[in-house]
Amino acid sequence: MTFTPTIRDVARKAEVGIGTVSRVLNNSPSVSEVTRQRVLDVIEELNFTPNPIARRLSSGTTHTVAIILPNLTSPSLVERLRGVQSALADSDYALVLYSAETTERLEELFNTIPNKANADGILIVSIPPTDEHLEHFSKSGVPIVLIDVKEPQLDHVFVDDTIGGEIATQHLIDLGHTNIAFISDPIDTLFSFGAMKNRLQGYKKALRKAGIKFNKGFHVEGLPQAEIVKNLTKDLLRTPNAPTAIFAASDAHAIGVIYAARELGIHIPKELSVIGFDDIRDAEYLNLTTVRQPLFESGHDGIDLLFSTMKQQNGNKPRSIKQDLEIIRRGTTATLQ
Amino acid sequence: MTFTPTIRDVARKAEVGIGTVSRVLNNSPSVSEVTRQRVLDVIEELNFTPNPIARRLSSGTTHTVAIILPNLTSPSLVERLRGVQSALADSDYALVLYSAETTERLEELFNTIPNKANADGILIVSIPPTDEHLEHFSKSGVPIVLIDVKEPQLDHVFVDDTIGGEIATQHLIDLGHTNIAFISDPIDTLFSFGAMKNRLQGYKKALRKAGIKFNKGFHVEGLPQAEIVKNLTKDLLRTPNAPTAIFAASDAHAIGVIYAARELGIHIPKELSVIGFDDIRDAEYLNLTTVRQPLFESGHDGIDLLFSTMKQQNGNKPRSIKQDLEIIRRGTTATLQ
DNA sequence: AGCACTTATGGAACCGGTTCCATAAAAGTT
DNA sequence: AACTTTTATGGAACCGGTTCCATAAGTGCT
Repeated sequence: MTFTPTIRDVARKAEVGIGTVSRVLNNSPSVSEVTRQRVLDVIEELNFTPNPIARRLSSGTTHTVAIILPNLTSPSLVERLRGVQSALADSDYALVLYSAETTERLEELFNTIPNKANADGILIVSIPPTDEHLEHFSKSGVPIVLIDVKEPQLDHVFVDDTIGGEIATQHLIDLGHTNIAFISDPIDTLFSFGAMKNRLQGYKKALRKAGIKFNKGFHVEGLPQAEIVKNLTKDLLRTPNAPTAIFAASDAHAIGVIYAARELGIHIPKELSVIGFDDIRDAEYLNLTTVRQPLFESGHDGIDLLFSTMKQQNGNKPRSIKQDLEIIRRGTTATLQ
Repeated sequence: MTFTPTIRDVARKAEVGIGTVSRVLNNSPSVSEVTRQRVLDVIEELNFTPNPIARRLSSGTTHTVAIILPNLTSPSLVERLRGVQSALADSDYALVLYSAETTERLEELFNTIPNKANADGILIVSIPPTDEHLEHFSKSGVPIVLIDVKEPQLDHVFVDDTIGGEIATQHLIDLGHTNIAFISDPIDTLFSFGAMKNRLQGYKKALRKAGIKFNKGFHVEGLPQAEIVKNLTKDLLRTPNAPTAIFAASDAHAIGVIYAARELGIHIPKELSVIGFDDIRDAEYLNLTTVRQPLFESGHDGIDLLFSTMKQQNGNKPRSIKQDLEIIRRGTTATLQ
């Protein structure tokens, strides 16, 4: 239907060899100015664009980065994806997106994507690989960077979630609170990632340091959907001796908490302090106090790490980038009345 | 470093021809059961996986769908992307993601991506192509589907934004409002897409029908970022004879409006009614009345349209899917006191 | 038995680039 | 002038699949 010229057509018309055309395409210095111009003219005339697939096959490089993330629902994941996308826009690498909504799909992706023929590099976000996966990854020979996972065997970008949990809780303690609840993702399910567990550890650690006894009933687990969290929080706030402060393990959880309080007519921050985690976009206009982690930047850093590994041929020892956490004080936390 | 077997290695080891191996790989019926099993055994033994790039080159198909969207910031775009991603997860097509944050980048993408060698099909979301683009698209011979753009020359999925604007405004009129403002993206910039313009038309139409004069000062333009819209809205609400109802052209705009009202101590919906557009995730927990458009579904429908076009070799006439709009009454609109 | 028709199979040619080796022409050296 | 070195260039071989044509073996029919 449409005629697509090849490098051979260009060569014929410009009366040069195919090697010369290829050299012009790749800016090889060993082409005379006259020839180069002639070839360029023909390329222009035929409206020729090199077939990327043929290029990939012969050069053995895909010019592609794959990213695997658990879903596109969580704002924090989307924010990381934005960072990756933005870092990649300057390069001429394409981004192939895979979302692993189920365990089976994840298994499938982990088994098929890491393959030199598929991508030159892979980013895996917020999914801790098993030892089996790690072995397979290493066999594949494809550079892989983990984001939001601390795994010493691979390059990774991470934050210290234990400290994050600790400073969040400490912030509430500093405000005079002692009845502090913690709402997080279900911990200890297959899909749950270490971050939640570590934030819980930090929470417990801060309590311990302050001499506050950990109250099992004050740890509530549920997926970060407003409706779910809202109901869990309502139950929690209706108990006698309800908490005066809540540490939400993500801003998404915090949103549910805020709406629960609103529906119960409980004033934030006068009657209830709430601190979140992430500092997603919504946090700002919700005026939510939170522990900020650099989401967008994590995408950038991941690409940096990946590219630097892709450039050096042989695998050096894994590197890691630790990102800083910071409390952003806004309007949802206040001293205990 | 890592030995990657090819189809020829498999052929040698199984003592068959390469053609036979290829036939086994592609489930061709004309391979005897004995041979098939022998080949499969060797494939297993060598841990052979066919190189997708080689396959693409020789078969002339990329097994890839590209999606081009204006950004990953807008929740409605992300929701559409989710729909696409989900529809694609069942197929064995990979999704390549391009975000066109600037006009130059968009131009670059529109010129390079539509190429048979790049993708078997392309989805373009919320970006109206120019006539030049359309011509180039058609020359490329790649099936293209537009989402959220009404363009008769191409397959597309769309909603009637004029009607959307009309029913939103009518809803406010029905509640007794006559001082109704409209907040939207800047209209008539290069990047703005027709949707906003049409919602404005619908807004005007509803006013006209109700015999309300269009007040230029009541049409406010700004990008849908909470901070920007908040300030614009504050200015608007401080004017004498301020509106008693606001039609926000997107839920993202509506969020800014809600926060402006909150800061000014204006009660929603008692003193101010607000209706949004889109029904993004946040709308539910903000209890925002809005015009729902099927965002996630638009991604699904786009893929359906694309696949059906990809299957039939020759371009029939462009088809379109019109999605329905629906008012979701929640808590931010009420009768005029 | 002889002939036509299936059924399996091998492998060359091909997809459209890149790379590398061979070679011709130009420039530099003594 | 003879020889070495450098610079440009052509094109075969290659990347790893798919496709198609040729051919061998098997089956059925008269």
